[in-house]
Amino acid sequence: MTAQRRLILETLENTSSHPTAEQLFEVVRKFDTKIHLSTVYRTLRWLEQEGLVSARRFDEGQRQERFDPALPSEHDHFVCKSCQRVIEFNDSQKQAIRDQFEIETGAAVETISIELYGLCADCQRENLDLKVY
Amino acid sequence: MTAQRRLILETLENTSSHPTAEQLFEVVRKFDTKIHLSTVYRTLRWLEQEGLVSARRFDEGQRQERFDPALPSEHDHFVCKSCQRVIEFNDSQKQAIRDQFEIETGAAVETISIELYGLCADCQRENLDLKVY
DNA sequence: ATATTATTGCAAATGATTTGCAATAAGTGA
DNA sequence: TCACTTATTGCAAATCATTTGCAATAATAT
Repeated sequence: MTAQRRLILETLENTSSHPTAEQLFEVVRKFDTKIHLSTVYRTLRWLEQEGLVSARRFDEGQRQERFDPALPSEHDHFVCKSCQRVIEFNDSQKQAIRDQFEIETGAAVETISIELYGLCADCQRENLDLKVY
Repeated sequence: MTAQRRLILETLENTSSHPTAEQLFEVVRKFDTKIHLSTVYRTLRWLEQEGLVSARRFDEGQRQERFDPALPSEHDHFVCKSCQRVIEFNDSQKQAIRDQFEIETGAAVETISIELYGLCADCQRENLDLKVY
């Protein structure tokens, strides 16, 4: 465990919104001016292998991967199209979806991911405000 | 509508498995030896804007986008981790998932995507065969 | 403290996708 | 049908996200 790794992991843990490697880099470089983007990537990949971080690529707009401290269990994501924030939730019907698909097709499902896209409550309000003036 | 565009669209329509731009390119170049990969990309983007094609980036392994003739309605995907094949299906509980999330958070959900990852029936059999001898 | 091993910073490589531009092909009106 | 305006192509080079090789540096074990 080096200072850089500690810094990156801590920063990620204190960041609520599934940052990209670059966003994370912009934050950590404030504390360690010499740190390099490739160190951020390398550390994230390492944390991923250790099971401490998970990387995902959402389907709207940006093509960068987004990183997030891995939760113990599978969970679902809502991505706001306007502010890009991610809200995690846990849908209770996942098991049923999986079972039904397995029965119908004979496949063996290993993971299931539900992603919602739209406007979060805040951005909806904001859009409204903009229209009002 | 040029010959190239027609060829690309037709090929995509006759392709069952959500090809990447490059895979599509490998097929179309057999019929038009001069065609360039950038034409494939440009045509796919154009078709996408016209609503005839949809592009998605799945979460396992490959980082390329995969293209598929747009179906009229939202549908769900199973991606086989071994052969990369995509099986489309339509889960009936999507509306319920969306409603529940909207009520809980106040967000306005626009799209919802369910993705399953695992081994398709064929690849499961194949894995078994390999283990047996 | 020194030797061994792992990690960093940097630059350059890679892979996917996009873009500028001159050459070519489509579509249009006389 | 022919000249003309506009759109599309092929190609090369640019861009963007991510990875890698390598020499310098920092950690860890002896």
